[in-house]
Amino acid sequence: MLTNAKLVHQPHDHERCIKAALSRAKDLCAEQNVRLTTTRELVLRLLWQSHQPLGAYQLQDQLAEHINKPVAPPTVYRALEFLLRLGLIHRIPSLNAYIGCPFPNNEHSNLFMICNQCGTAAEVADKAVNKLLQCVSVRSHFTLQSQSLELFGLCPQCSNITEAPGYD
Amino acid sequence: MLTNAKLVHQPHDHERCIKAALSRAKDLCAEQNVRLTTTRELVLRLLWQSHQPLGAYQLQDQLAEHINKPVAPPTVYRALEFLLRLGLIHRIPSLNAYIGCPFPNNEHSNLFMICNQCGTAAEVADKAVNKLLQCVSVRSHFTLQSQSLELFGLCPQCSNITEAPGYD
DNA sequence: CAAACAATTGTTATATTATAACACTTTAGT
DNA sequence: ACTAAAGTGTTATAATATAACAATTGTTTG
Repeated sequence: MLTNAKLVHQPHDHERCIKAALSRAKDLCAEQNVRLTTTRELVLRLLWQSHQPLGAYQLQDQLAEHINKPVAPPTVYRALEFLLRLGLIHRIPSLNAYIGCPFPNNEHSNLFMICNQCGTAAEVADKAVNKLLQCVSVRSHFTLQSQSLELFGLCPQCSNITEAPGYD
Repeated sequence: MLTNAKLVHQPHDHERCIKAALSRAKDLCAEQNVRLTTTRELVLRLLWQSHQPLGAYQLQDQLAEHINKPVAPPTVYRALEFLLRLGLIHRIPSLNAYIGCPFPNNEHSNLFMICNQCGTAAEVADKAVNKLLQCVSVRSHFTLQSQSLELFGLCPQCSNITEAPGYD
């Protein structure tokens, strides 16, 4: 099971997450011979500033602040489109929000565990899940092409707080 | 595996689907002592007119036609909210669309197989899937509360058409 | 039956998310 | 430097969803 869950749900050196993501992005862009322009890189960086998915208009605000001039929606959406195409980020449909992908270019589950409390989203790539879904599809004579799996609940931290006994 | 896939992806007596859905809805409402008003019933009926998920504004149009007077969005959204609360319908986030639930009140996967070609969506409830996802959650110390699983691809019919050899 | 309360619906306005269309600018290759 | 392609700016608008409050209907109870 490939996952960033441990990392996401614990205090950690987040600078490393950001650096790693940018480094992966640069490699991928070089490899594919496409350009990671300033805006695109900034959007990716913003998406990696936390492990919470961000909406396009949150990104718009933050982007505008960073470059110190107004930014129009298409600018944001174009950057998002580019990053999505490369698999560097995901869109989480039920949140209308976007998040950095911790292991791009990895045949994977596209499975998120989203905390209802704190909003963090960890990604999981699990072969068993993929296999089972493929199996379910085959049984239904359905040709599986892509998937979007969202689990909602409480992350480890928020679970502990919620379940902790005796605060009275 | 509980599923309406076979039905959805084949010609069938669709009147039975509608009748069964309405009957289930009435029972459930009686049981829960809530009112299946005209609007709510109509929206449910519209959602069962096909096995394709419908958007709120498609529903608005169809509803307006049926009752022969304009309908405002809140009317539609309220009916949808009611039906969602009772578990009689689902929202499919990646499509911003709604669809009737073939087995409400059933602890189930909330798993859809959505055809990229014809747009039909079949629901599947599979214990193995649920168990595995629960297991993945536990391994990540994540307290699973709900889920939304969307598989995209080609339904049996559209698969056949696409793969059919020798139309030349 | 009528008053009182709760649930539902109507209505208007507006928030939020996303895209279309076209002009302009930058970049890479020649 | 010239050109074609890729990227960005700008304006407008589409599509989805909700807030707020008034009006109505349904239910209960005195």
